[in-house]
Amino acid sequence: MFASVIIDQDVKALNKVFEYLVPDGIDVQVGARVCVPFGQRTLQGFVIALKENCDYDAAKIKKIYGVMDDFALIKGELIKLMGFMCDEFHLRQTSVLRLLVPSEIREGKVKELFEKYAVLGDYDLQSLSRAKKQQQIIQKLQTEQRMLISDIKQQFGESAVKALIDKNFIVVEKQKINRTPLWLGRDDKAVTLNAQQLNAIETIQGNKTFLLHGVTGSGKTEVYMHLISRALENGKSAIMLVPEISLTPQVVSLFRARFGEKIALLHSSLSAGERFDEWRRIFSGEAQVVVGARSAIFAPCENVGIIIIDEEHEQSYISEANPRYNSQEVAAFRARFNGCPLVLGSATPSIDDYQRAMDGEIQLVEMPVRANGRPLPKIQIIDMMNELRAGNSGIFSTQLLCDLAKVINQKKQAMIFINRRGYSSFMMCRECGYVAKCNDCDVSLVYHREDNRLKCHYCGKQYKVLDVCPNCGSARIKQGAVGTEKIVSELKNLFPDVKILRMDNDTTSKKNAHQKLLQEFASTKPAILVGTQMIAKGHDFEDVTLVGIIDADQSLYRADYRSAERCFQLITQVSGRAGRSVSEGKVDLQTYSPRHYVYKFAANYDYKSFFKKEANIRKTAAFPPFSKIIRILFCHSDENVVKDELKSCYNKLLKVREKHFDDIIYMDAMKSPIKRIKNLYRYQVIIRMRLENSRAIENEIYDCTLDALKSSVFFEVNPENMS
DNA sequence: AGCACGCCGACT
DNA sequence: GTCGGCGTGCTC
Repeated sequence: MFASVIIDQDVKALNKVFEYLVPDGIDVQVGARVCVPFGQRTLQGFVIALKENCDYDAAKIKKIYGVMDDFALIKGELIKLMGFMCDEFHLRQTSVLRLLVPSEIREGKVKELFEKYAVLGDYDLQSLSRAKKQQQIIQKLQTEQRMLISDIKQQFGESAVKALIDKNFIVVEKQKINRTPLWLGRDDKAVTLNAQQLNAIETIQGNKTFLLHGVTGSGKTEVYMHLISRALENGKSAIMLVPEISLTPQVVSLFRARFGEKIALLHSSLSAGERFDEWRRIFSGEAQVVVGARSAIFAPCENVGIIIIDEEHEQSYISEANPRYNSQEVAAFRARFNGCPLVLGSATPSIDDYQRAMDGEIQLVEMPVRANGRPLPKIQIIDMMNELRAGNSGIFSTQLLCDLAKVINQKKQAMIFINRRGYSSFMMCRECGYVAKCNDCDVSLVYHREDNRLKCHYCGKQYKVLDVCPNCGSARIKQGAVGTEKIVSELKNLFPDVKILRMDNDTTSKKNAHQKLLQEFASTKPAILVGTQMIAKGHDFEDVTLVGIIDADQSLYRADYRSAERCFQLITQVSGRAGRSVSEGKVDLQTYSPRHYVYKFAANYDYKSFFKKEANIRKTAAFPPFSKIIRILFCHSDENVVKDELKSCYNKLLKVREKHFDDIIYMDAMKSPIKRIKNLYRYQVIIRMRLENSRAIENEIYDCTLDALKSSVFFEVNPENMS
């Protein structure tokens, strides 16, 4: 018997299969970890296949030293998934392997946690006449039956316990403890489903992909929970993906209340022990419902009965760092494999997926009505050019200030949304135009007043604040566009008696800071919460009656074909925070381009018209989903190395373009918009092509990148972010 | 990744 | 003469 083994070392050169002889007497399963001789070393590997014959020179083949698990750590479905992902996303097998098996399990460093209990053994109380402490312990155990060893040690001292254990008078029982991530209890309210929810649940069946388009507050979560319950009733498991940012205790506790111990949670901020235990609980089948962020799609569940991706339009489902993958495609693979439905839920579906629904590729399920029957908050578009003409050059429009005052008067709450953290986006010298930039990155520094530093938002490096221009010595320094900090300080001036909270990356970096902030906000009235995207996600505050969107335009005018889509999604989502319950809500949307179609449609919550317009534009201009964009990014610390490697790649690409002249619409090599990050120079090739034959052409393009050995190469299809 | 092999400079 | 620099190539 021979085994095909992948060596557990994530490097280009080892991205192949090595064959080993399985000696008699060693029982190896496909998917098990094995210990193998490799060159002069002994390494860990994973068996991905077993076979009777080997393709390698039989004289040179080596024997497996032994197995590390006598079961398949990677189950059959996930082994198949590995192959799929390697092809689909141009990944190394070892990179995928690291996604499938968390490092805690792979490296074997984290152990199961046990609690030790003492119970009585064969004891002889007489013999302890001189050992008072030991006697007391025995007596206590006679009444208590079972006690934590650590407690006994604390009460009676370590040596007495040790003596009793040595004599077998007490016996140690180990009990496995699951390190479960923070749960908050909550009562599970019985919910009566409305007609559109029932319809959705009825429709979502079979091995198909569904796009569940439901307005904010339409009760999608309840539909998800019913679908999961149904899977469980059929003896199957369920996976639900949620954007990392919305995995708040509120959301988790809701599911916990419904599914109890059956839930396992997987996300990036689990501790090593928690991740280890949750993974094991899923692996063993003890937990059948997995709720988690992007990487939870690799959960080792078997017999999956439903996969749900909530807020499917979120870009966080596409991994930005290596290994780059799209969890929606992974989910589609798993759904296909398990023959179960895949549900993509959103209030603002991605143009891509809605188009797929229009094409009949996936099935559209609509939930157009809010479950509580209340109207969506009214969105008022505020023309900031008018404000300027009227002499108001401040951040806030008269309307927004007036509405804020009203909210405060009524002891309600408001949220102010601005998608930029820090105080101001850059500092520029008015005399010579000098802008403070990061030494390691080609970006301007952001002023953070709270710690009076200039920070680089790309590498995190911090600098002293400029009092005078280092270039010309002028003290006339101008500040750039406003961020969350500045909004807060202005609001504090305007409303000195009102609680003003800030929520962004800087205020939520500590563990539980996020939750504390939200609790503080929830319990203060009146109050204003200022924040970035973070405030837009999934929390319901009953008394938020006003949402202000400060600079809506900034997400609109970016050199990105998706900017209109993002802007629409953002407005809809942020607006959804207002008027969640009895109080009527209002949204003040400040913009310098009030007549832009995005605002027109967003203000009316008219997704369909927005989609039609946007799809039309993309079709005319041949942008995705009506074409495919490939971006190849080269990074290296030596600018000449990147340039050289890019050039030789580009020369090969020229031949590909010649061959597929009719299919490739555009191709060019250039500096990346951010030329340098963390001291790595960045050059890129952008290619846009028609969809016909695109898969084959993509592979040809990919092959052109393989000879660039020095630079790190990032190959992206329809990139979310072009910087 | 690591480790061996291999081919050229400065040293006990 | 050889000790050791790190470029290249291989690992079933």
